Amino acid sequence: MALGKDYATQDCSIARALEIVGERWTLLIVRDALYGVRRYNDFLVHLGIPRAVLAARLQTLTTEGILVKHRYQQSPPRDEYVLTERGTALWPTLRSLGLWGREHFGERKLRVFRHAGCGTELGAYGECPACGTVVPVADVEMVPGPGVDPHPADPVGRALLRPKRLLEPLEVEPA
Amino acid sequence: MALGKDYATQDCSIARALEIVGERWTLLIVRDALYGVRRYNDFLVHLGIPRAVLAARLQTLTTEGILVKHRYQQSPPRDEYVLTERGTALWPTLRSLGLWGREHFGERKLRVFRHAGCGTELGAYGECPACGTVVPVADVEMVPGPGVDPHPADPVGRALLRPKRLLEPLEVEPA
DNA sequence: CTCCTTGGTTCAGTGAACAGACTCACGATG
DNA sequence: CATCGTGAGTCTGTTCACTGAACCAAGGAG
Repeated sequence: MALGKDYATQDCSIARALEIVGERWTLLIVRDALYGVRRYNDFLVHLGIPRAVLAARLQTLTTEGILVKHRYQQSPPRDEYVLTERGTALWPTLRSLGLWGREHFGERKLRVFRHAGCGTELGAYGECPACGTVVPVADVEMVPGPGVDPHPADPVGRALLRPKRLLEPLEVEPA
Repeated sequence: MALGKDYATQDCSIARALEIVGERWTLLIVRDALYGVRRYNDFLVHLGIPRAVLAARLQTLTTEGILVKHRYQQSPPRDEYVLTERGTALWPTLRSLGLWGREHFGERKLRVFRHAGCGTELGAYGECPACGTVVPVADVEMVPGPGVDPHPADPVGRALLRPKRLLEPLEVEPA
């Protein structure tokens, strides 16, 4: 959000958190990272974010320890941005935010999250109603819901139509 | 966040939610409302937010059905802003965001949330570990934690030092 | 050598946030 | 009656961040 300066006076964990992930686009980048997006260009086309802002956000998220930059190819040098444990810890927040958005403002169910292996749809707090346990992020399977656009314009959106686990790297076919 | 325009292309409940509560200050206003703050001036002194921004946010939150403006006194006319059910439904999100902030960036525990009557501290998902149920927002008791500033500069901060239930109107002593 | 891809940086324009002064309605005070 | 104080805003000039478009660099591909 613009600047975090003023929140510093707040003496509150929520304000502290918002200083870091409260800026525009930041939580959407974390969401995409949870969905398996890792590369600069994939964030770019999927979010439609200005390049300068994306570069700034990736920089901030990296210095805050939410993403790590990892070179996955030497020549030409290519880096990918991967969530740390601190980053994946935002899953419950994003989950409840998304649930709130759909319940109160969205008509259609766009994505369904299930307990991989068990197949049961997750409850409101990310728990598996069948197993009675909180499902680790890596064991959450994401499948498209009935309301999703079946033909997204961007290749990242198309890649996300295939069922996959959270955090698992996304395979984007070249245009 | 600046404008919600661009998020509209996102086809995602999280983006939808952020269009509404993702702007700077908005979630802090909702947090204060959960804590029992209801009046324009109390939001103002507690948040240190520019007056024009506060007026704009209250307006937005009201038209989005998250707050309702309620006249509690005819002469002089005085209104208060009270959370709707849609607003209180943001509690799990704020709870997990605050937990994330404290675990990863805050050293001290500033506020403790307990199941009123039972006295047990809430778990990560707002449930009562003793009773095994999710605690309704109105049954959450907030008490100051060990790390809180014992002498806040503003009267609202001082009023929040007294244990109270969420949503219960805050009694601010006049300066 | 020239073009293309990836991952950026730079730049000017615009809109939002900021601090502080001003307004307005009403009640209380002298 | 004139003045002061308070709650709830609006107005104004400045600063700052977001935006879109252009530019840059390193390493293949043809």
